[in-house]
Amino acid sequence: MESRVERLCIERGLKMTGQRRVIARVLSEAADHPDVEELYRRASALDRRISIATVYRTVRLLEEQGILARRDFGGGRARYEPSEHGHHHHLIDVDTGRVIEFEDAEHERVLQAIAARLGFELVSHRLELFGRRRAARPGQQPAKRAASEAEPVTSAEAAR
Amino acid sequence: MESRVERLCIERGLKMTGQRRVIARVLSEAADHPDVEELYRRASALDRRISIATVYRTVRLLEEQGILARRDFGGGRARYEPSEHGHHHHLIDVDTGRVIEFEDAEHERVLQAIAARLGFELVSHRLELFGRRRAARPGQQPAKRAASEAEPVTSAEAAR
DNA sequence: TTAGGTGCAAAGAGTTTGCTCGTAT
DNA sequence: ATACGAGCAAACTCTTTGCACCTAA
Repeated sequence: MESRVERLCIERGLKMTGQRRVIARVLSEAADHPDVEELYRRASALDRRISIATVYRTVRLLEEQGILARRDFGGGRARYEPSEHGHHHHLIDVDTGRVIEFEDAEHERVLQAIAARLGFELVSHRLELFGRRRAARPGQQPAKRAASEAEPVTSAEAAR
Repeated sequence: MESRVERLCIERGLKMTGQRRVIARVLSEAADHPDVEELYRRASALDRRISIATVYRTVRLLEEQGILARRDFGGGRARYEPSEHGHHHHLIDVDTGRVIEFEDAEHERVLQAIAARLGFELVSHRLELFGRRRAARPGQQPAKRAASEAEPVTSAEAAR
């Protein structure tokens, strides 16, 4: 079966190698925002003969083709998500590193207005919120870092 | 003469070496958002015996002290600006690379609301607009200053 | 005097690339 | 058959660090 991303590659006439197919599948199945190393890990699990250089080359290619969107949540590494995923922004939980997506029409309107006020036409924008889960009632512990596939963004910063 | 940033360093009890004084001065006089290499260039022009390692160490120190704010406008390099500069965001002119600063109270409010809606307390956020200067066509009134009491705190910067 | 800063070069982390071999079309 | 992709390691860019020496307080 053909993954969503693979289909897009074929539509654009890209040569589909075994490696590319695997990476396309990993991307199609990703519900998060993996970085290259994570993609490499997942792809390797499916097919050992994939090098990280190929992952780098593939994400770059897919980004150029508009199939993938590169994100930068700080921490120095680029992270990716399929771009037909729709317009949205990210809220990063500063305690767990988990990323929550959202969109907000009013916010978009405000940005348009701001750009206009400054004499510009808005081409694109980037918005990231960093937040902490609101401490609900006492007795409730701040969410543990779910064993889900939330990404370990935090562990990256050894800080100092 | 004591530069603004130097004064802040002294207030925090930092040892003021010659190099640090020069870097503090360069930062105080910067009206833009220089990266480390640019800071190094400017500092070297004032005093040749400064190494880029010292610039890196100094900006990190000042950032930890809350004196400097690190920005990431993409492109892989960190850029800096004094942090008592006030809360504001950046609009990057996609044609020239110039950075314009602005702030907007309504926008802040909207962000608070979004975070709250998702069950989070807003810790910080990052917003960058990418825009293109509007061809000012005579006769056409660019949308009246929508919600614009917060006067455009514009201040340009040299393109890269 | 001495805790801490500096220069230099080497090390790291993330990403790209030259070269040779392999394979989808 | 051949144009393009893959693997590997070296190269690159930005940033940090180990070490011997220096200096502000």
